[in-house]
Amino acid sequence: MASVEEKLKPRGLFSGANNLLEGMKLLKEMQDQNGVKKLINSELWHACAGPLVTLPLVGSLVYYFPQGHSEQVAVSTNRTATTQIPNYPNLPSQLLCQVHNVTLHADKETDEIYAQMSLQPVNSEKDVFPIPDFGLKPSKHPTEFFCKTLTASDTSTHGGFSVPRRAAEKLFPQLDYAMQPPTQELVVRDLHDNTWTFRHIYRGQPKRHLLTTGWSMFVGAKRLRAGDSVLFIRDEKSQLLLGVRRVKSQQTTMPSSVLSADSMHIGILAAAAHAAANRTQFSIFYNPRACPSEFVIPLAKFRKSVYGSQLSTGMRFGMMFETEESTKRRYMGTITGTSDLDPLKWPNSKWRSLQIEWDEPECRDKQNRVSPWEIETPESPFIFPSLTANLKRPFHSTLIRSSHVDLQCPSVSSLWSEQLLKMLIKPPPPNISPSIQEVKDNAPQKPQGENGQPDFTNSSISQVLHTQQIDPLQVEPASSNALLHQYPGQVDFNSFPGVRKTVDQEFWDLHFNNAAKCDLSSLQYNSSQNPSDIYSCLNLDGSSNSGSAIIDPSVSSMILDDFSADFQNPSDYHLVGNFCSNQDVQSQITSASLTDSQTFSLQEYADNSGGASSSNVDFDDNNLLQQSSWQQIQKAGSVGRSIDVSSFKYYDELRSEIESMFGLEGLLNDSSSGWKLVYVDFENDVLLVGDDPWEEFVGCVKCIRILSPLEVKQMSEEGMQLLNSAGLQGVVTQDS
Amino acid sequence: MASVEEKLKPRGLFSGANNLLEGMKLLKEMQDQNGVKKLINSELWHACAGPLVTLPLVGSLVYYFPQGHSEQVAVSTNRTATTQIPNYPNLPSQLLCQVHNVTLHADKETDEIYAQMSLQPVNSEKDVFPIPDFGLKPSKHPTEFFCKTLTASDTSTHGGFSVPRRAAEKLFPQLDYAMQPPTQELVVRDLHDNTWTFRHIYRGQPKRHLLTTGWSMFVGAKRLRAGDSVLFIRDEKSQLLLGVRRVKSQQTTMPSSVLSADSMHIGILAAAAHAAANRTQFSIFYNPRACPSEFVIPLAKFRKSVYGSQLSTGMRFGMMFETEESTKRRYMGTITGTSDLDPLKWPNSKWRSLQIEWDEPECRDKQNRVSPWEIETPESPFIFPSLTANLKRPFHSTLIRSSHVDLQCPSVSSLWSEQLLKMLIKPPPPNISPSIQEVKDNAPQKPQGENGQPDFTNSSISQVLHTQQIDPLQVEPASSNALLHQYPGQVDFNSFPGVRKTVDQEFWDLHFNNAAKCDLSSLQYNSSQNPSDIYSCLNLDGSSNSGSAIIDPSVSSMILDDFSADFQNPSDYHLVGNFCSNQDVQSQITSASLTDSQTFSLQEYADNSGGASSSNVDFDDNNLLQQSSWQQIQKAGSVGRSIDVSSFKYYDELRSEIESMFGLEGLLNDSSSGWKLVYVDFENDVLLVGDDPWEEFVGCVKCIRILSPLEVKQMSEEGMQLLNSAGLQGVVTQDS
DNA sequence: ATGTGGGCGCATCGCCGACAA
DNA sequence: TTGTCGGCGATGCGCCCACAT
Repeated sequence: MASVEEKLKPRGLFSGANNLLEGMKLLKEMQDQNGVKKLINSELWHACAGPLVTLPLVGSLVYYFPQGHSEQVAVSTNRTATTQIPNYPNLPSQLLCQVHNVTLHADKETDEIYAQMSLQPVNSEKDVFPIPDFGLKPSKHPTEFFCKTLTASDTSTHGGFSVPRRAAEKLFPQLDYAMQPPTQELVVRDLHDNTWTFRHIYRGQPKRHLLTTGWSMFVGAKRLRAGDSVLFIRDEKSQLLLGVRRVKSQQTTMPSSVLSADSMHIGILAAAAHAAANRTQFSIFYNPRACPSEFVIPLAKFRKSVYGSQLSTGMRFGMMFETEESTKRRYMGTITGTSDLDPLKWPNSKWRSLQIEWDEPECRDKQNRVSPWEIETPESPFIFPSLTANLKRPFHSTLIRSSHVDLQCPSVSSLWSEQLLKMLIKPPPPNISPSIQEVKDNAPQKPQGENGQPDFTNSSISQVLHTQQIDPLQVEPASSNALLHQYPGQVDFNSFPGVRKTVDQEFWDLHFNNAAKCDLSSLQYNSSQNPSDIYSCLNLDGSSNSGSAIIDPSVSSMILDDFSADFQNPSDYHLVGNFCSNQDVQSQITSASLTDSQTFSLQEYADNSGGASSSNVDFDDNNLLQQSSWQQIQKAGSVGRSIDVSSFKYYDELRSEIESMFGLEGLLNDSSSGWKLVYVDFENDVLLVGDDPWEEFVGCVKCIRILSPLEVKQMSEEGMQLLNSAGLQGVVTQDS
Repeated sequence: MASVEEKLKPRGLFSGANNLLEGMKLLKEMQDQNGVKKLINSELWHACAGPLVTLPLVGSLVYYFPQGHSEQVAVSTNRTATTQIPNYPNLPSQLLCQVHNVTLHADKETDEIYAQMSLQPVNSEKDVFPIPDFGLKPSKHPTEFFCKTLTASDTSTHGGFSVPRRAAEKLFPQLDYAMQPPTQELVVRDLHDNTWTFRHIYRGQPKRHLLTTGWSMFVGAKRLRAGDSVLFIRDEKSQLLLGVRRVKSQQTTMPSSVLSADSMHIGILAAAAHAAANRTQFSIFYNPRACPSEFVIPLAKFRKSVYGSQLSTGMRFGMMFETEESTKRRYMGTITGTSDLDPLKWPNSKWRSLQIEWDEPECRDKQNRVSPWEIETPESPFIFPSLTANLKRPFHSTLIRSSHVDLQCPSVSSLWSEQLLKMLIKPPPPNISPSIQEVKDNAPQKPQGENGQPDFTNSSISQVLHTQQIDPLQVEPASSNALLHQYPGQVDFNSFPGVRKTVDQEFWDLHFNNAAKCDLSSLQYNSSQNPSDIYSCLNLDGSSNSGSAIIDPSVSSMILDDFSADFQNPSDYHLVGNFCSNQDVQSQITSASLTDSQTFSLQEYADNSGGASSSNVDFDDNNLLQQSSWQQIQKAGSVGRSIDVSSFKYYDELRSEIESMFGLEGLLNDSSSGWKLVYVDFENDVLLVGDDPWEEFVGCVKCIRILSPLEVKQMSEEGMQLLNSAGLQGVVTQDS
């Protein structure tokens, strides 16, 4: 794992410097600002930024939202944009850009973290410019850290700092408890690479960890008040680092005495408009903790949310927020409408296009409008990146993923969305579609309302399809059932406690308990064929979570989220539910031992998977969301893999690599073998690999799927033509 | 004296707020920012800003210079604008604006002062919009203040603050010296209206004034370091106030984490361009102590410098700078060229159009380009505003001002500028123009080179006109000589030491001593009729200053500059010189007692003037330069007065007021009396008061002059027609 | 497990005149 | 006239524990 920090490169801002003098000025400024190559520690920066913040990768494609940028300025200046702001008709509400530079910063006065990004508008994805220096690392959130909100005692001059026990034991070097009292000196560095030394002592009755000498000086220098937070992390080199977060009320940034708020709002729009017109870079600051919402959105994340699912009024959703303890928590709500936030200046903008209502009354302080990519819906859950970039993810493909012929890329909503359904105009051939009923029949019916609550374990998918006016009996792909039974032994939940927890119980519970809140009259699809249909939209993923467990709150949610990011295919969940629905799943899982989950090596299970062995290609779930040039490769019953298609010269080279990845040597480059490669492009069309000019293929491939001769044979019954036009097999619309 | 501070009005920024919610937000913000109507004390603000800073008045006309604004941003961000900045071809380099709002601010963290101005672009001077709320006061610099740079002892934790003796005696309440030791408690307020209490004690051996208890807390709270300055003032209500100035090196403002420097530069340009295109207000911040040069220039000041004098290569000039003790000092230099600072983006801009060279090598840190209005030249000296707004100025009109029929407003350069001369196309009637030679003949010739220096006392005006290729014999107005002798007794310099000092000796000395530096070959006008002409441009005001005195450096320059601001009419200087040229003026004046000059009440002399008595209308020499809606009224031989024309309903009301002002009851409203009122509009046309619609008159009147029947008779000989077309009487061009 | 407060030693703040400069 | 220093008191920082939650 290449541990390369964000590099400080000559800024795009100054690439146009027209003389040597300016260049030298720049050099001096950089030294002034950063000292001699004083780079900000990326892990520490991300620790300060919080678990929800992920920066785009250099070279990747993003959408830049001027409205969002303007919001950040509004928050920083306490001034919203006025009507004095001119229109920039040539500036779209979302500007496709390539990220040219990302630098991390921290305010020298307040330690407030922020990032500078250089963005270059591009015409299309094919317009991307290869960024030469690519050894950059994606956002890495620290594994070992703690964050404490300072008490009055912590900040008073009367004493030191009371260290939470777990934090001291997890982060600080082991104390020599033989000493009386046990004492050591801690040397800690802050964002500016200043070193602070604290006396760490374990004393008192009862015994406790304290920071004494040195602490008050730190509090004074950073001007900390009760309510501010201090966070410690241990980086890869086991060095202790610390950061500061101010209490929100103290973040009331004074109005800048440099520029009026209006001029600032105009400035960001004019700068973006000018850059868009000239295809030149422009530079922005992103202030994660001040900014209401991210306004630089990775292309894939945007696409997934906007094209990958159909958001409609009445739909339930979840959204992640940071807790006071710097962990994530999901809040639930209902979409109450879709409309332009600013119909005059930004018509048809996706920015905060969703009007929502939160379930909990204490959410009043939260925005009542969100953007599609901010939320999780039944159709595109778990879009948030994981805290744990370390964990490999291949294995659960083996366990759960897609055992039917799923031609969709996992990064796109894997529930068949209305959009895709509309594409299916042909009736299905009668000889395929072994129905979902088969699966149902294999699972013993769980009586409804064992604890007074209805059970949707088995009926959910069919109900979804009912809701969308589709015959559920026509839905389930042909091969799913067969493949399901192909690896039955691996779907043993008791042996995978970590996996079991990945299905988010909280999501499920909230979802369920708030079902009554759904405004039925606003449902877009209203084809109630039976009374239970009222839940079909509410608990769309109820079945998905039927294998979920109650989570031990003391267990870090990091790992859980890492897993959940891959639970994207509801049919997977269905299978899980299928296996477990005859038991009290929750109690069963809750009782499983979780103690070892944090050191649980997932990689070893991958080696048991159906063909592929471990490889030296690193996976990072950030790729999934942020990078358009890495493609997923799937094979039924095998570990999913990722590959950078653009690194190959031509099809044969690509095929050879895939062959070796999946142990299919000689099969893919031999057309007589019967194996086929198909791919999904950005328009969700399914195409045969090799048909298109290589460059075009590289530019539009989203994911690749390996089809065995058997799968090809099954598909051939409706022909590749249907595949091409529908993108899915065996899913049809009911004539409505 | 109406003591009304700058009022906080609903900001122009928000005048376009489109709903109630925004309005309430605004209200909250204002409270947040300013507390409950916590207005910043204007005197204190100006004390912090320094003696050179004068803010434009609400309602007045100014030129806004985007380049200058950009410079301020560059300084604040440490980033100059890059080539990425787009061009705004429709944004002129100087934008004529009306000032709609001026609010004073101070940074809550650093106490750094700044001002916000709302500017509205206007098409022409006639486009001005009467600002309703008009009880505003011009910039008032405090009379009683001192400023001390803090020493290491002052800021150490070891002791208190050593108060300079003069400061303590001048500002602080009188100590009871009977006490042992003399002690009192001082309660002082800062810019944010916080109160600080200090123990003021007079002790030690030798005795000295100290601030002890309370001081260290103040130093800590304001984070003062040695090198920073603290200033105390006593305001009108005898309350003590204090302010803070940071040492320049500490002013390195961090790069804003809100907006990139480029976006800021773009923002100011785009905001101004948009406002200019739509004639809407825009809002700017002006940071006097960070800003390299003012970029909002009163129209009159601009005109005076640009049209009122011909600046050319080789010309000597002076320019005011603030000293470390917060006083003014003039530095001398030579104009070395005229060119565009940025020929590509801002062609033909007056901003820093002058390339200059400073006399003193230690001026290297000073700009090597300046704008015309920043400098004093022989043709337009003393453009800087005074520190002493308290001093009344009427009397010197009596003493010195304009005893000929001068129809020019004093706010315009009173030396007949080339521009105006060009307007005079008709040859003069032979029966007027009693020549300047008459004046000369009345003055005994002073032999040249008494101390090795040439004497220009008498020849200066004629030489000026020679230089401009005009026959000096045709220049002097008819009535000047007669009026000169009307009040001979008042022109007694020995009885007016304060007056004598107003002509700046330093300027004169430096000017003279550096004459050899002048590049004669670059002189624009080269009509040398005799060898002494080489000095005619260099020492143009040599004669003007022939009545000048060597200034006691210990005397504050405030008063001097107040006076000097009115020495605008070279014929005045000429008269002065005329009276004194038969003596060694310098030695004579130097020997005059200056000790009482600071408490010298000028008002009492005004009561002796030839007709008008004192009035309750306040004069402020700032009006002279900055105000377009206050108008000067002049009458030959009387004290000049100011009046707000817009406060009257119609001509008769205005005439009545002027009558009572000048003791002319019944004469002006009676057309048969023979008295006339004429006025000069913003285009320097001279018109009869009453001809125009009242509103139009109010919108364009610049100054008013009362003509006696005698003067009217004299004028009638060439007719009002000539007056209208020329704007000056009896001044003609030689056919060139 | 950890926030707060009393006790108390001692470091530093802060008031004083004595010197210069 | 006023900046700095040695002197010395008294304030309050900061380390310790006992509680309480």
